Amino acid sequence: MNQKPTDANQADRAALVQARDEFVTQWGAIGNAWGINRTMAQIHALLITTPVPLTTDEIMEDLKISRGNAHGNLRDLVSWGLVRSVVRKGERKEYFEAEKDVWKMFCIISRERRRRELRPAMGVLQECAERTKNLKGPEAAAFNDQIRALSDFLKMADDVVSKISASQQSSIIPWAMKFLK
Amino acid sequence: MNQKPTDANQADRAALVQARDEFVTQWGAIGNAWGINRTMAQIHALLITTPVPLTTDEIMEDLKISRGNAHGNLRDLVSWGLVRSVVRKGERKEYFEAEKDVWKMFCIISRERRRRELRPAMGVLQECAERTKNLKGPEAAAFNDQIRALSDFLKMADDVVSKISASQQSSIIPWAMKFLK
DNA sequence: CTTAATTTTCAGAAAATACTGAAACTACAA
DNA sequence: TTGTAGTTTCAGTATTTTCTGAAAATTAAG
Repeated sequence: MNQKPTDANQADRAALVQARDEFVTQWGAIGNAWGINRTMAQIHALLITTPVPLTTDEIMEDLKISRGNAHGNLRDLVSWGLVRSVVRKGERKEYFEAEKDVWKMFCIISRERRRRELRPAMGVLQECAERTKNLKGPEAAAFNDQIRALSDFLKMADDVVSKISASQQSSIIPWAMKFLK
Repeated sequence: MNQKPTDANQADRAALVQARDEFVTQWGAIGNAWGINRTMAQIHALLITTPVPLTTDEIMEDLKISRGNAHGNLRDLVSWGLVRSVVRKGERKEYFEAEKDVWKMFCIISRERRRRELRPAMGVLQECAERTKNLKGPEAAAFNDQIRALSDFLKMADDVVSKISASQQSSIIPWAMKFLK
């Protein structure tokens, strides 16, 4: 007479698979809108919602993508630090698992984006400010001021994000919120 | 005998044009790395470092781009609220000028990105959490927890950015920094 | 209404990006 | 050494995004 619960469990398992699929698809679309490779976002979504590490082949099958595609995007995720490869003893296959802690994810992503995107931008501004700081005339002064304002802003943003990520406890943010009216 | 200063001024003007050009080019590349259309970033860079409003034709000439390209990207910038079109009385041509205040730029960009990128993502998570909240089994529970954690995080981020942008004085940030160690 | 200036649209071209699939490579075990 | 399971690379292809240029639409003025 345990037919009912079993049925329910199977129905639930099917519903879960479907929900995960939906999440993976939607997250891919969102990642895309955020300027992130769709497949990379999908693999990430899959890994953060799967209880066990997966192999390249499992990911290929689940997302219906080629080996090269899966491989490359997994490498990128690893290089971001969002995914680790794990090797089980006695097995030759490589498994992949994602960092699931949301706060840690935030720290990783902000550190990497600072390094890959903010820093280069700051460098460009620095260079432009340098090149124009001794030029005469009001236009040159205005240009220099504008560049400097941008530069200062990015520097501050970099600093803020850096400090937030560095503060180990995610609880700092909710706390700081009180001060922001 | 005012030859010297004039020469110097002309040299400076040339250097300024060159510096602005460099800035526009580099900013285009950076925007591109950030997932922003290169031309759009270039037009924006040009407008925030030019003392007077420019016409579509001037932008086309400066950046060596087609009318359609200039037009479309200007419309996009206007729809973001980063650029305004101004009409001079007696003239039929449309001029464009950018918001130059860095703090206001930040507010505009974060408001728009929240609206265009954060909200949709939050909607997807909401939906996924809803669909799985009543499913039985540890896997379903784990999935639901993970989605919920993501959802809560985005909600908080949305809130933080919203409050920061709302606080009119940019001075709040430097002040708040003190508390972040 | 007609003309001329200006803006908008859009089909097709070009460029950039992402993906596939198969071959080459690597590492381990027999 | 040879065979095998698995990983990596990459040339060619497909897809998506961006851009051009010219025609169509709009607007203001005569």
